[in-house]
Amino acid sequence: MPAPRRKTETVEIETPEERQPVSLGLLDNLLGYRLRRAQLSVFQDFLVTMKEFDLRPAQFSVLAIIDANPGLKQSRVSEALGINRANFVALLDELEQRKLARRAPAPGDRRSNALFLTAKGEAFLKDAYRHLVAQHEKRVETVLGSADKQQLLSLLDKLTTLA
Amino acid sequence: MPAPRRKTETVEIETPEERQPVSLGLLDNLLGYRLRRAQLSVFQDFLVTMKEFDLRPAQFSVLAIIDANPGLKQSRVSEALGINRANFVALLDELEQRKLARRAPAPGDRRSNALFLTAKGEAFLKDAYRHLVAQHEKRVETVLGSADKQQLLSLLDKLTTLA
DNA sequence: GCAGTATTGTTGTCATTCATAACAATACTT
DNA sequence: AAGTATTGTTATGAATGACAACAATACTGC
Repeated sequence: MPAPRRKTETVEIETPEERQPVSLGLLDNLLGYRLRRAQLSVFQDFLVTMKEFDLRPAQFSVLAIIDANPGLKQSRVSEALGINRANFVALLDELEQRKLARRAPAPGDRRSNALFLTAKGEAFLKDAYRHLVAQHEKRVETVLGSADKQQLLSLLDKLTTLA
Repeated sequence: MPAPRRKTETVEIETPEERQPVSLGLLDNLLGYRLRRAQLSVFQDFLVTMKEFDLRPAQFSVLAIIDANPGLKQSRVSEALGINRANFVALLDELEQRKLARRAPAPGDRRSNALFLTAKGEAFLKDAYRHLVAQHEKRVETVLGSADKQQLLSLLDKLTTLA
């Protein structure tokens, strides 16, 4: 009698196609691949957490930059985030329509817009961030531990200097 | 006399708009943001390195998975990479047109394709990987150090279990 | 063996993201 | 004043990703 594969006596029917784990092969040692998978997981969790705020990562980042640098010119904000200025327009349009941010004339340069959060935008960002920390970052720290998170952040920064 | 900012006596004209560093604000503590920036940098470097091979990250990953799991069914390959099967078709079509991979009838299931690399595909992948390690991964290890890279890989794996 | 259901590869379609070119208004340089 | 650069914007196209539908095939329960 062959040794049963499970604890119980009843024979569980194995899926006919042995679902053997797929080997990653060369990918296993490629940092970029592992980095991408991790990033997708984190963004996915971010999305779920921010669903009730209807806020995507890029939108959050714009609000955060404006909040930390009020009056910064539109081109500087997009540049800081690595978003090209053409694509930044629609992004900002939506935030303005939602009354979270506003374009103001930039003092001394009539080409430029100085960006600010509205009062609503500031409150909204604060709420979103609180919720993010309470849920999303909390989950991150659950799997990582807080010392590891700091370690990870520092390693990631070194990579960002690559390109 | 104010202390000169540069070594030379000649006063370099500062850009009139003080290019003060932009504060990241709330983003500074958000893992997802830092992760994304790092991932973009690494992918950018990957792209440059693989330009002469005309190979994008997704294409490389498909070749690597097939190489490590020859005969694996098409749906398993796309599933392993998190690419939905509809979008996987065109991706594989191109690799097949370039004679790097091929679809074969799967034994015992006339619906499925079993995927293999061609001899050309195997040689191509080996070359691409060699080049990648010599240039791309070398640069990565230059900024990271090899112990840090292993540490980073392990931290990233923990994150991937998030979603 | 048969009826209903699930899976596989594929096509088509749509939304999102990203890069590029062009343009008008304005600023800067000389 | 003339030429050049920058800013915000529009338009456009490539690449990516998600979804529904379909035909062929496989599986399940009876």
